[in-house]
Amino acid sequence: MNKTGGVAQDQLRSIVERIERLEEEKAEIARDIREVYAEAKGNGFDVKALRKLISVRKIDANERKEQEAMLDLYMHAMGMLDGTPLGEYAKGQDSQPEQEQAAA
Amino acid sequence: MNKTGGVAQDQLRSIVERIERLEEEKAEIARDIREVYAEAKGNGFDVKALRKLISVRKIDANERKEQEAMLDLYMHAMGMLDGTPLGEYAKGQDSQPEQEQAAA
Amino acid sequence: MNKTGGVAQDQLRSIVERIERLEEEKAEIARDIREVYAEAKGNGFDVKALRKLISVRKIDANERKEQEAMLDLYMHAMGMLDGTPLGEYAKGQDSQPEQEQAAA
Amino acid sequence: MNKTGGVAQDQLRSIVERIERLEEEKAEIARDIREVYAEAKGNGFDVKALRKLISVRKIDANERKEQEAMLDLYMHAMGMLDGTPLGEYAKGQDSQPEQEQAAA
DNA sequence: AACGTTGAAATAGTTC
DNA sequence: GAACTATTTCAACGTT
Repeated sequence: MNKTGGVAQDQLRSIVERIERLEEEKAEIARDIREVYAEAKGNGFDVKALRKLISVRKIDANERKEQEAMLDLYMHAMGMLDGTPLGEYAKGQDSQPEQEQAAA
Repeated sequence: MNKTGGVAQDQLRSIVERIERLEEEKAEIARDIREVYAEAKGNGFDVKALRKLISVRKIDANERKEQEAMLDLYMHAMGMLDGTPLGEYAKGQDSQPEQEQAAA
Repeated sequence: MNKTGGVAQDQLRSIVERIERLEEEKAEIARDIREVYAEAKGNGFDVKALRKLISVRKIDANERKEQEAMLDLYMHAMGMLDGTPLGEYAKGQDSQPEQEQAAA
Repeated sequence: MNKTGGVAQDQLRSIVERIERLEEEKAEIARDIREVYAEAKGNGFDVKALRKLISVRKIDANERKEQEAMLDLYMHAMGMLDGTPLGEYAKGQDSQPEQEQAAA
């Protein structure tokens, strides 16, 4: 059975208050971030490039394990075949998945 | 146009650090919020409804009225409504509630 | 455990091709849908309300009733509702949507 | 002013019908895709790996120009500095041990 | 069948 | 106000 049968009212209020408080804090921080960007812009920095830089760094940080897990699975998918030149197929389809990515 | 000189390096470093620190804080809070929802769920609350409740509280009464009036209008036009529906709710929403009765 | 022999290669190729073809079709349709919305917007319709209308029509009456009853309950518990709200709508909605068109 | 003042009713119906028709088609295709996966599974393929393979191919296809644009911007961001060893900073910084969720 | 996980869709916010 | 990006929401999937 679901809550708010009567007693749970206080619980609900508590939940709502906590969440709204946290969201308020989050919004403040978002404001702070915007201010930093604005200040940077005032100092002559290219905000768009700055945002990209930050996002690239974030991805670079998170992506490593992602990539590794992905590669594992990818190899696994290839391994579903015996040992045939299927890798060729996967690789040679539309372009070369040979990493030419100039990793930062 | 762009910054020149060694100072720019320090400035950039500072900007990046500040932003990443703030984003880290923001992510923490987001995690906290998710935890509150999870806890609420564990206590039998309907998370989806909870989210909707929070969002309803966030938008102010006027906007809400407009949004619901528009939906109401469209539903009428589609013949999905016979009498009056949401419209009632939207219209009766101006004053602050202090006493409720009847209903479910 | 896994497929063995050259056949697996052809099978995999076939699977991949079929899926990618289907996903391409799906993407096309998604594009079409977006276009319809864009056109509607160009004709003065409120896209957000339109989307909500579509989604309301999609979920069946029972579910809708439950969802709105739950929200109603929470709103009551939070003292956000005085008289009657969405509940009315939900209650008066028993039959399938798709019937009468006159009415109103 | 927004639509559905009276005349627009037919327009609205037309829009809704078109969208719902397209969404129905989309849903059908999604069903087809699921069937292909199910069939593949029946033939001994690892569905999860298969999904990953498909997604990798999709990304590999789309990402090239993305990556290039990104790299441009990244270099641009770096170029905000004269020619200093800031690249070093950006590069040598990525070892931030902030991991959530361990991958399976 | 509930749970968390993941990927896609939608909304909100930002920039030009 | 249109396009792009980021955040948030929602639905599907395997897992237990």
